[in-house]
Amino acid sequence: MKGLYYSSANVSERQAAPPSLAISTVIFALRPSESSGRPTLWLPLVRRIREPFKGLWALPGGPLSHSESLQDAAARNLRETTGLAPSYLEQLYAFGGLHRSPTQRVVSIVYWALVQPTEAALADESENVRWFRADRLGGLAFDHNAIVDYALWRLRNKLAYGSVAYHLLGEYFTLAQVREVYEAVLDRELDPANFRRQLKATPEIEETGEFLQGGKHRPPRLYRYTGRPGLDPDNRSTP
Amino acid sequence: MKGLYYSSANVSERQAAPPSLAISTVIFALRPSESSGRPTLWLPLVRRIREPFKGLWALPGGPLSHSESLQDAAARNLRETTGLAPSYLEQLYAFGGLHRSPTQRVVSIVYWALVQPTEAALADESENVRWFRADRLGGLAFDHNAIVDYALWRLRNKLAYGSVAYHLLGEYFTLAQVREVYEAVLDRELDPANFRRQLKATPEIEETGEFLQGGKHRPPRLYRYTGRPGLDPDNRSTP
DNA sequence: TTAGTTTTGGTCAAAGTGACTATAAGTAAG
DNA sequence: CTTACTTATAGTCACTTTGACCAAAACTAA
Repeated sequence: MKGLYYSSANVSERQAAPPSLAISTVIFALRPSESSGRPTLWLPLVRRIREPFKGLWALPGGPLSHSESLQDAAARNLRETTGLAPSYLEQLYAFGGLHRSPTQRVVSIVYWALVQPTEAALADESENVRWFRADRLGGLAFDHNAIVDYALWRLRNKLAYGSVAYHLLGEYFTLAQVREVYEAVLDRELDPANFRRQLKATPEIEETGEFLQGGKHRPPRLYRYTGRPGLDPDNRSTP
Repeated sequence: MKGLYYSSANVSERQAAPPSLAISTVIFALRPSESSGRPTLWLPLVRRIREPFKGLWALPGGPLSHSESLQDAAARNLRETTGLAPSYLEQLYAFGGLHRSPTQRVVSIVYWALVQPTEAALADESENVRWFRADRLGGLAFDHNAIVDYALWRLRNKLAYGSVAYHLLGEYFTLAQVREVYEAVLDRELDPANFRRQLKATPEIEETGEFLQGGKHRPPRLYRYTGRPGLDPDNRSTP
């Protein structure tokens, strides 16, 4: 793992140097809670190995390389820290407050990503990379707590719009699994019958002939999501 | 008007130099159409006075000064090009494609703003600053056409959410004026009675005792908007 | 066979929406 | 002064959506 933020060689040399530019990524995945066993939101953090905030946990990130787009840099963050490929990746916000870092002026363009649980299960973890429950983070480095809060807010909003929950699941899923995603993200219980009625009314959810076997009760039908991701400027040309 | 984009002294000297960082702003205001007289969306552009794209029109923008936040820089853009203060200012997106500028790698953090018509009427205009109808822009410099398109898309979306139309109007307004804003932005006609019913159901719109005098017909009641702006990361701490 | 659990389909009332009609209140023309 | 015209405002009605709830279907485990 390389240094998190680009540090220009000699800050004192050029007072009027432009703010340095970094890319960070908030990566969400679903994992079963240790206590209840129900799916909950987790995200990977990396430990700071240098000042400032040495030893604290922070979002994966790094400088923007000269030859990669913003989204490519975010995908590289993801791959380098967790070894995973995202099923969803979207720009979150550019954070540019004056005092985000005590040592230098840093503008961070932050992305947020969703990864599917099959992948998330075999994600890299090490001394300096660890997954945390999204609702039980400690105090993070920089303004990263506020960034995660905003990413959670955005996730909740996008969920209501309706195109994003499926990227936290595998290719095939039951309607009850989708409901569990909603319940985990929104943190409230939903009526199974009503929730199912709404999903069945959305044309992007396609009924398959398969059923999930091996459960303890009536085998639920498996569905598939056929909608395409959003309409970001970055994703607009992909039809 | 200073140069639009920060140009590092010697690009060839440092191939690995970080991409330069610029702030641009899409500024919307309502002006009566010359033809129909009904309000339409306009925005100010500045003429490029140097290469690349010399002579073409572009969004107001400039480098990010070391001592100002992103939002401050956007507000300064606005003040310097039009002399106006925004009634609404929000981050739009960070554009970082590799080939946005033919001469150097530029990452632009773009804001969008709304100004009230009373102010917009006395906006500065000059040889190098001119207002254009948002639906009749020519070919702009860089990727600025795509940026304006995305800003329009965002404006239309925020309109539906319901907190943003009033920032295009003065402090007092009639419900028909709000409807005209919606019709101008969404580009379709709305039923006056139904539209009025919905507005009267939103608690942020407060009925005043005043009426708009001087019209040709029955004087409409004036209303006032009492809601607070959004929940951007930048605006979150302001209660 | 029976109890227990989840899936799945349905009802019902309340709330919201779109199309439309009607009245109120002003100006402008004769 | 009266009438035509225009906009503001209120209300109706059918249709859809939503939340709360009930019940049958289909499987496992005892």
